[in-house]
Amino acid sequence: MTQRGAGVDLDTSLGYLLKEASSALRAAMDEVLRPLGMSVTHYSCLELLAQRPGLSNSELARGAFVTRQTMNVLLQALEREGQVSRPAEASVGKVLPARLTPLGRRKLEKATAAVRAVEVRMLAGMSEAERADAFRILRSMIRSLHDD
Amino acid sequence: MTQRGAGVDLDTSLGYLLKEASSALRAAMDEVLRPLGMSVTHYSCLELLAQRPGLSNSELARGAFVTRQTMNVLLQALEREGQVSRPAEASVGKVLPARLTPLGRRKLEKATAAVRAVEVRMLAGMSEAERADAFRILRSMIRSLHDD
DNA sequence: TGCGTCATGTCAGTATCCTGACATACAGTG
DNA sequence: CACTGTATGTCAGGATACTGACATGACGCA
Repeated sequence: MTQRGAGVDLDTSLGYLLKEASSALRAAMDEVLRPLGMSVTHYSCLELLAQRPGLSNSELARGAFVTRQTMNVLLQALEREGQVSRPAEASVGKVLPARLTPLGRRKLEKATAAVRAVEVRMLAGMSEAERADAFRILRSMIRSLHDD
Repeated sequence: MTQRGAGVDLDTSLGYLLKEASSALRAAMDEVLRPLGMSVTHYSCLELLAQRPGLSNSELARGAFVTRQTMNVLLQALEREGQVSRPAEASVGKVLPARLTPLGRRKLEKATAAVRAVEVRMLAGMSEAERADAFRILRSMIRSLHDD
């Protein structure tokens, strides 16, 4: 029985716990990325481009869980700094495929190592079975939230 | 063996999945709270005060996973709108215990129902055992991330 | 061919949250 | 008592991400 009839008990709410875990992860990533002059979204963008070269602005936005407007200003900054390159005009439609430059790849290398250390720390003390459970459970939550 | 030696494979990364789940939850909450004129942090603040009356600004900030500066401007706005009340001066130290006003309680009621519906939807299709697993696993991640 | 729908890139304005900084209050220690 | 460390409330400025809006190109369909 919960504390009150209509309440969302914070101490037992999985939603609250999910937010707490996400907040802790974001803080930990911020901490290691800041010395490298990168934000979490900045890193996400570079990592996405490393694994799937040629992604468009909108696709990157969806992959980093921000709006395409937000990703656009970030991409423009990264282009200006020479970490990312995009063709001047689209070969088909309006889609501009983005790619990492050598500079972008170098910046990503250090960031990836730092971020991976954070993920390893987060998973410390969890068995292989628990990690598999976590994967399945999170996937289930995401799917359930996405259908209205 | 992972895709590349030093890579963080997005398709299998629990950190990435955690971010995706959190993003989906936040979006779903935003969607139901917006018609009520509330943000997620706004709701969190009211819910915290309902369950633990007399919480201070700093305590509310920690509970809502924002900085105390952010919570402070929110509290000032909520005070101005008459949803929350704080004493003019502290009885001890600088701590100002906050409380919900009747108006705040009414605003919270509708929001709680909406948010609970989202959480129910998120948990749809999960067994009781899976929910217990999720709780334990998320707690483990949080604990691991918090010790440097 | 023309039309409606959808996705995209981009600009502008706004909301939200953060870091930095300061003054203050309490607790522990010498 | 004075000193140090820690926690609080608050102000100011800047970073980040959002909503709203527009023009454009691709696609399906009549």
